Amino acid sequence: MTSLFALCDCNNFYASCERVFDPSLNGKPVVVLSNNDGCVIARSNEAKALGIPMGEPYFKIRNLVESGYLSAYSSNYVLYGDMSDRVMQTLSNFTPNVEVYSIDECFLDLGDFYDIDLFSYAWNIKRTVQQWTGIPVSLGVAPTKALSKVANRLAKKSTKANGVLVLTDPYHIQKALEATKIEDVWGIGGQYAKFLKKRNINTALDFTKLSDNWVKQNMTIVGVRLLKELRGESCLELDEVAPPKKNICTSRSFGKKVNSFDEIQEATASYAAKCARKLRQQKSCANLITVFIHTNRFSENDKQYYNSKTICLPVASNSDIELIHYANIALKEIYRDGYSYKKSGVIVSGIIPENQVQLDLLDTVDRDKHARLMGVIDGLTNRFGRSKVRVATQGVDNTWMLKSDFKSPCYTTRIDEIQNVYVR
DNA sequence: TCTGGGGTCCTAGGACCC
DNA sequence: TCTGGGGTCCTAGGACCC
Repeated sequence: MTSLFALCDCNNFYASCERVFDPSLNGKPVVVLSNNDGCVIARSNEAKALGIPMGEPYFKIRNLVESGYLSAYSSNYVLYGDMSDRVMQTLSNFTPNVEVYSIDECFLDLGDFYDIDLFSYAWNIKRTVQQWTGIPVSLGVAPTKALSKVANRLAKKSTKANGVLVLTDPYHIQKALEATKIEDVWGIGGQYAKFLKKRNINTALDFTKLSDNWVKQNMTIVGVRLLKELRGESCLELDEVAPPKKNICTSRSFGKKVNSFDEIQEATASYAAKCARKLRQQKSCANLITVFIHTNRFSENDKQYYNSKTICLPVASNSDIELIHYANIALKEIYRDGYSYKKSGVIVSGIIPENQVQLDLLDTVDRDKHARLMGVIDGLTNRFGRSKVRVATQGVDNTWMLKSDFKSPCYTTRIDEIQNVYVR
């Protein structure tokens, strides 16, 4: 049986989400900023036409925003996550076999659909998602995942395709590969693109003509899979259920320079709690916790410092209280006075299913009690929002919190503010 | 003044075991 | 002089993704 995949990609996703709830933005340049309002991470087509590159620091576009030529939004991940769920739900009406690849991309297995009119089927998908969610999407259909990426990119770029491109005919596939620069191929990053261009491999088509051996030697087995995929031989399957994460990281830059231990401690405790919650969501526990802190690497006048510390937990855990406890111990070891800190983070690893935790005979922690408490906290968090209930170390004022000056309301999940509740 | 955050896979090399 | 060899596990580092 021949394989067939569609890649559905939301156009300018974060910017499109902001537009759904403020139609006056339609046809106008819109950008969405990274955490801390640091730089541009999403742009509407009109913003791209203004020449604003991806990753542009905010201060460089500030004039445009203040003079009213450009709308800028702080990122609102709660809103985008909820809109993403709606898009994925809609897509799963078209085939039971989907892989949610990222917040704004989804692979659809159309392996059973070879006999139908793929072009009108793809258009039907596009129209339906637009109607049901307000989000514009593009579709690329092809015999392999990598080729569906190629098709999707051209679908978006070409005015003729207008958002839908079906690549099943060998001649069309060849033309598409020829029109795709090597650096635009999925799986070819900056390093490999430079390496290949030096050897006169400039397009995806050039790449497909290389020998398996040469690619294996220079780009590992990953490169060989890509090679085969681009030649039309499917080697990447659809991953329908996301496997549990092997590492979970929560880290943020601070909204300002932080000089006091107490502030860093609050921030780090909050990140540890966030990691614990992520662990509970995937029903896992972690054996290791790493804390890292660093100063602002862009600030040439400041003394620079980076350090990290990993601690092995006596018993794998996903409790806010325990992870905060060990994060604190690690932090105390690496914290040095006299630096201006810009960022800290917590990484949990050595992740195992929560029902396979090795208990310790000398364990002094009442794990059942912890689990019940965390269950209650999660329930309250789901009802009333993030951080309404927290461990005291996480602090109250959170002066270190990231800047988010232009955030839209959480239209789809808004809840009334309630009094903060603290757990000791 | 201002520069994101969170992941994955693969390989090489060292430690360790028999 | 010579000082096995194969297997496995772990880690660090390099590449990539959105």
